[in-house]
Amino acid sequence: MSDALSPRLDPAEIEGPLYARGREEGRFHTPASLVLEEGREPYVIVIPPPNVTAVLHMGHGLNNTVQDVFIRWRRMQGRAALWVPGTDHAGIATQNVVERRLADETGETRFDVGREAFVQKVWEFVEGTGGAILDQLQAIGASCDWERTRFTLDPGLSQAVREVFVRLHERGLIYRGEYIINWCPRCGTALSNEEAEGVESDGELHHLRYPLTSVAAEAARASGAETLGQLEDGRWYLTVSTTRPETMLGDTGVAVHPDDPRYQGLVGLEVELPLTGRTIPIVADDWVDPEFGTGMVKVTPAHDPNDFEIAKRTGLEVLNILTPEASTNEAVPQRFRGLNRFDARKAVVAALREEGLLAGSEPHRHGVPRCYRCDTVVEPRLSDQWFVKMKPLAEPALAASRSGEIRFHPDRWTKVYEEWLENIRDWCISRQLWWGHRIPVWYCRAEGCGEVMVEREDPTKCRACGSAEIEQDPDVLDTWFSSWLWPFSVFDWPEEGDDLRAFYPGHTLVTAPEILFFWVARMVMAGYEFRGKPPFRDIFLHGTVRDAQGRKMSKSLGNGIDPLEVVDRFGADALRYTVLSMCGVGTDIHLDHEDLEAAFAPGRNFANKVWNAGRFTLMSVGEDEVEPLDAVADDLEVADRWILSRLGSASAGITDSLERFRIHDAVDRAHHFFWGDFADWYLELIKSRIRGEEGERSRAVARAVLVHVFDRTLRLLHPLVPFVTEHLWDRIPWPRGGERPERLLVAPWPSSDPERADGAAEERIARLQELVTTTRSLRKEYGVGEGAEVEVVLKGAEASMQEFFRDEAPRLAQLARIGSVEFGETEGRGVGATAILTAGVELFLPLADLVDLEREGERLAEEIERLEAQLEGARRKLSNEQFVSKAPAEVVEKERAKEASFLDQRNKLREKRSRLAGG
RNA sequence: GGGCGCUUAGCUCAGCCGGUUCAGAGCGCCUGCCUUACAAGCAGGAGGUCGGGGGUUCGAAUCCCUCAGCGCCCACCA
Repeated sequence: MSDALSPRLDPAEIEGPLYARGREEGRFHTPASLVLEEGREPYVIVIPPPNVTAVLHMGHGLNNTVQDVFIRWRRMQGRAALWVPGTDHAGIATQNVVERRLADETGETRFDVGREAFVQKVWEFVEGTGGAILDQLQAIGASCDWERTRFTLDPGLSQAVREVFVRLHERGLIYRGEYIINWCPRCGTALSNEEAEGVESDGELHHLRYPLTSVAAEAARASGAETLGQLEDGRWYLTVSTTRPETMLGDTGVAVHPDDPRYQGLVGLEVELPLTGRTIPIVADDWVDPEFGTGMVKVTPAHDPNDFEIAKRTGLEVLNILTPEASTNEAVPQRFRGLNRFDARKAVVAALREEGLLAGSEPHRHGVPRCYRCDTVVEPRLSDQWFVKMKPLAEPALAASRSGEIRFHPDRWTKVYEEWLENIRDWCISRQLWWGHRIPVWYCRAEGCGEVMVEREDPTKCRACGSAEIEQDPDVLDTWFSSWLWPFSVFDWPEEGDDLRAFYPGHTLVTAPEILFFWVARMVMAGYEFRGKPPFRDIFLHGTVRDAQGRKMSKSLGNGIDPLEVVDRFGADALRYTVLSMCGVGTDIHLDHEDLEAAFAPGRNFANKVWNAGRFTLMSVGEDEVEPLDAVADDLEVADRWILSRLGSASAGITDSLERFRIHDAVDRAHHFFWGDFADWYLELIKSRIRGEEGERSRAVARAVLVHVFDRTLRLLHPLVPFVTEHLWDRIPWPRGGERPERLLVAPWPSSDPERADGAAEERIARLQELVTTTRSLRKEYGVGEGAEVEVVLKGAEASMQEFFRDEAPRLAQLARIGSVEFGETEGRGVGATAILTAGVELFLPLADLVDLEREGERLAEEIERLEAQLEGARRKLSNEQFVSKAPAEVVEKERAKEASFLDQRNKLREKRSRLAGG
């Protein structure tokens, strides 16, 4: 120890250099040889790759801190712990950002710039800002293997994407076709079902009247369809309802349920579609719910998925009425053409009203799908797209969770995952974007050929006709089509190299439930499909970081917290500790963005406490040689045996919590052991020994135990607060003869050490603690100054306890300023304060000048009352026949012991009190 | 329409496969301390009929039912 440590931890001073050192020394790098040659057991986490253009926010802070905890812990356990970092090209999101910038800077659109130049611009942008978030992760201590940083558009990963596309196509699981997809008119692309988020909104449900043709009306009346109405001009009509009235311009039919008795006669007849001059047929289809509304539904095959299915079954025409920008096209009557969908809606409603064909409108709350990237209302649209057939992929993924091959933490997500897989729908993977993996499909344009080629390598000519007139599909793939391969594409799959052999399958996935379907489930599917194994065994889903009001943190609300600012002001350890301590099982984390001090002070205080315990340890130990624990084993004192015992259970408890993904539990146990047992008690207990007041040997033993325990404590705390622990650990003197681990980062994780468990020592220290706290409490009660020594008389202490307390006299003096402890009668020692300890020992504090007899009497009375209530409770139980006969014997036994103890304590206090009153 | 989560101290949350003098932690509050590790601290305290109601049980914060409030997810009811 050369440099003196200041009383306050300055994180800024230590964190950067320590991180840099770890990185320079290659501590975060894990080569495959560690597994393949040295036979170390791997432990692998792949990072949920953040959007390449993202900046670090608190959600990342939490997510990556948790991952780092697991990685550091496993690394210390000797595993070949590998954390693969990287970023996602995030197709739509990134393209949007660049498009916006382009608009701001030059007013151009991507079409003005052209595809190639635009993509080039995105690359430039991504290279400029890209990966900034990864640098930011270093500030919170993320010990990723930076040599393995990947990007989902890297050549290697593109290779994987292409291989997967081709393989799935070969298996018949990729197909192209015209279906209704979710279309974002702003982004100009198709979306998957998952990318269209239903947002509850207030809308209107409109009821429209469709007149029957005269032929139909005739037949209808004959069949007695009583829900028909009659217009003023005598025409009969039926009523349909919709929340999107503009789509009626694209209606090609009206459907009823085949078994609906009301409409049996209508099927096959026609109605006049208002505003269009077209007539459309009435068809029967099972999908229609006779209970809903009139039991008749308008059918717009090109703009509604159900209607599309009906049309396929019934042979209705499909009429697209919208442009890609969601404006009405030339398929609609002249006067409605060229309107955006919302204007078209108004116009149609107005026109219908005018013609008396609007039966009414009413407020209607329903889910409106919106683009998850730009929030624009998504339009269901008939479109030619590429899809992945998901059922066959879903089956192994489903079996995996059912068999326990993959496990969710918390477990309740299992059901959510399984239900999604059970109802899985095909995945629309083509996007009409420019930024992403180009679809590896080429079309031959040669006259009369029409060959479609799905290729691993870019072809130069048509495989069928040899023509060079081939064209690649202009679309790119959904971002998630590369993300789902992440757990093996980062290891160079499809190449079967060492990395893949060493590190696949991985172990733990740490992410937020929001992307359970987008990403987690799909990774599992890809894992089975392409590797035959799941990508990880355990899926830890943590909560969302929210503000004090429980709102999600977002840019638009301005309620975010910048982790870098937190690191700056409080330190990375403080940030980590704070979020980890709040990382309850599946609960969200609330942080007040307006009061960072309040939010992060607990973390800062904890790190500072560690710092100061370290200072004390270093100062206590000094420069002299320290003996190894084994060398002092025969001379351990009770406090030593106690703290070693506690250390053992803390190690076991923390390990268990981590294994069970109970992060906050681990933090809690670490906190309790370090702050409560070690700092509050052990350090205080050994102060007199450290000062040499109890002989050289006692000092040597205390120093040895102190160094040992502090070393292990730092190891236990390291995954949580890596910086302060490492800084201190570097300065701990090492016991003579022991081999010092190279770094705390790789120091072996403490075992539970059952041999150190010492019930007797724990019992004794518990007694000592009770004596100390009770004495302190009485002193405080009667205003005995903290400087003043006090005498204590113990009545009824058994011989061994007397001996113990005599031995511990220096400790008692240190902890409660107890000047002397006497044993024996408390009679005749004048006025004082009394308490009964758990073991039935009477504690008497002679305080002649200070104790007010009346007050003492009241205090005792209260105590007696409390004990009587407890006694009463115990007796009530014990006198209950049922309890005694049905409760387990040990529980009854415990209750009896409690009763006896309460009774004993109560009696002693009573006696004391009556004497007090009498004397 | 289904499914899930939450409701415990003034605030944020633990505890919840029933039984440790089970009601806990941090923050806040009150009292006393700048005691040579730490005032970002130490010591002592106040504060909750565990959302309401019902049930199961010898025994319920913990299990079941129900109601209320808050939040989330899924779903093609036009």
